[in-house]
Amino acid sequence: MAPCAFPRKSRDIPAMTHAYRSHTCGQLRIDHKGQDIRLSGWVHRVRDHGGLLFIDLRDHYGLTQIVIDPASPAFKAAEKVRSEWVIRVDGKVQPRPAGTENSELPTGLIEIAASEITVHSEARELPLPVFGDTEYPEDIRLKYRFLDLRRDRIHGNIMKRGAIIDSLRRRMKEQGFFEFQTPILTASSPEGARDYLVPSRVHPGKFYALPQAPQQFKQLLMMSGFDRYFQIAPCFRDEDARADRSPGEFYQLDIEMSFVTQQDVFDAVEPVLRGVFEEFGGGYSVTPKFPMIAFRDSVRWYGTDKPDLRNPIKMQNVTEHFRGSGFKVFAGMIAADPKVEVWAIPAPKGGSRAFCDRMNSWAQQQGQPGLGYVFWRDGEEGAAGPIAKNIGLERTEAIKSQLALETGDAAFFVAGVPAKFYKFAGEARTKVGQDLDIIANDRFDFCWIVDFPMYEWNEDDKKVDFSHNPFSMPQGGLEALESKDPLDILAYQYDIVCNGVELSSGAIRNHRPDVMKKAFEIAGYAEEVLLEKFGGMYRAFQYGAPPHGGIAPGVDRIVMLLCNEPNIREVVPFPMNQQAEDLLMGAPSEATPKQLRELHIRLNLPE
RNA sequence: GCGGGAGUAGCUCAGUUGGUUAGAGCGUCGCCCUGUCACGGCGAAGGUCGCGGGUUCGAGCCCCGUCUCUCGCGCCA
Repeated sequence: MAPCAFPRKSRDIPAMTHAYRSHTCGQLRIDHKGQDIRLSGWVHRVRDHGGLLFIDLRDHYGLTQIVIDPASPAFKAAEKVRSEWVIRVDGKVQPRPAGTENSELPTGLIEIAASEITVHSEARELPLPVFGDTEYPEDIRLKYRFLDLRRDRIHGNIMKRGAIIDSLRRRMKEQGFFEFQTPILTASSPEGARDYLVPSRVHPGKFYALPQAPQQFKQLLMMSGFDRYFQIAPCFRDEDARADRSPGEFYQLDIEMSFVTQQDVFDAVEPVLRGVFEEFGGGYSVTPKFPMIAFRDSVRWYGTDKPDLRNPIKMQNVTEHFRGSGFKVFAGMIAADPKVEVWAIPAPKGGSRAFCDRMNSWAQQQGQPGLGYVFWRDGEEGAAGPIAKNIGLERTEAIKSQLALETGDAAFFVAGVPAKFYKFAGEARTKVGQDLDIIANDRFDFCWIVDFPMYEWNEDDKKVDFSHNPFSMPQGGLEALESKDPLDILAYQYDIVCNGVELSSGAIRNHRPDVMKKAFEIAGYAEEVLLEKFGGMYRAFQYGAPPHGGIAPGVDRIVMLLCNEPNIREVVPFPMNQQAEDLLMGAPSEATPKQLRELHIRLNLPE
């Protein structure tokens, strides 16, 4: 695990006469010996020796050991305290007796000899111990989030989150970006995700929507003549959760720039992300110059548009080696359909029957017919495995040479129409990498995925759809839209990916009303739709729109990566559960009849 | 909406092929303990085995249904 604990600097609280504390629990050192001090905090742990009693007192800043002698007037109170009570301790700083120092604690050379203990507040028996690092069920953690957040790891994560956001802001401002606020109550927009709606009291039957992203506002700011926009922007989408996706709401580092090419956006964003990952990445190496990978290549090489480049495996097309070969299954498929390809997944050091068989049965568990393979082992001429026998030495040698493999290695094969199998091939690539333990886990490997297709074929509706953002500028502009097959048109649309996590999507926007009209027409939308759905922005395009583009990296995912947490709830202070409920606040909740009346809403609940 | 996993004490978990009174650690409560930092020792309380039904002489365990949590798919431009 990457280091997550976030260092907390103690504040100076000078006066012993302060009602609660003269110092924090992370502050006192050997230099303070002999001083009379006052601390307030939570009882982290009590060790009662009968004749001598220790209390670990904890606050945001750290832990200090309190020692109470039976002769002390504080002893009676100390015997009563329990975990997570909040107390105030008056006492004297003293060096710990020789041999009892605790080198794991910054305050471990000293302790406080208590003279008085005052209880600020007691705690009931805990549903969730703060002490220790056991895993607890999500629902209890969320219901008692205030206890959960006292625990060291998540407390550190939340502090680190704040520091990362500070750093992002600072780096953006250094590059001449200016932070704006955009409306939270706005209009519904058919941008893809389901909207959260807010009923209007003043306008019966009408609704605001919470923004899925400030997309149109940031573009409007560019058309309003502001040059470089950013915002740590809350975004709302009513879609189901995943481990790396909060239900309901999340934050983006939303960015937009005027008079820029795609490369200008990359040049602006790359140093911000690299800087933040170097600053908070716990010494992991960060890609010095983010490579650009075309969407099409990413799918061919990695089986996904969000490749984890820490995995060195790159797939290759080996169709020709199987065409007309003795391995009839593949040869037959290739002969029957010109779209069929065979892809190879090289598996360095995977050359054993045990490993290859394990991969094969894994593939079957995934609902695949199996996973063909050949492997090369010591003291054996040519390759081993059933396929090798069928296609013969010459072809296996050609495959070995193309994939640059050696004795002791293996190659797995997936065959079919790539559009149908690439996803599985990507999973197999990941599985091979994981099982062979060749994924570098001490790096942040970034890349840009570029040249996304502008349109895709919607098989259900038998029509052409926008494949990503309808506001993206098609490569080749109006001419491409008018002359090319829509499915061949690429867009100035890009993603940034780190360690297999999609951090962000972005695009150079379409700022030309004529091009936009045509682009929507191809997707089957008349100009009226454009006017109705995107009226404000479409109007703005008519009055002098600068070429512009941007991107919006997901803040929560950046923090997840930097805290090395697999679940987004570990880096969000008050997350909702998978069902989009806030178990602490009890949201969502029913509205009163009065509220509903004011909003002109009558419920029509499911049976 | 669909599929996988889980649900036993306040918390983390064990519980054999279906067989006596369902166990352990932590926590709680009581007693003992002057150098601990996962303190230690002795004792006690604490259970609708998620819920409902079924099979059986007998169910924590088997079957059916259902609820909750979680992971994934769909969904998320």
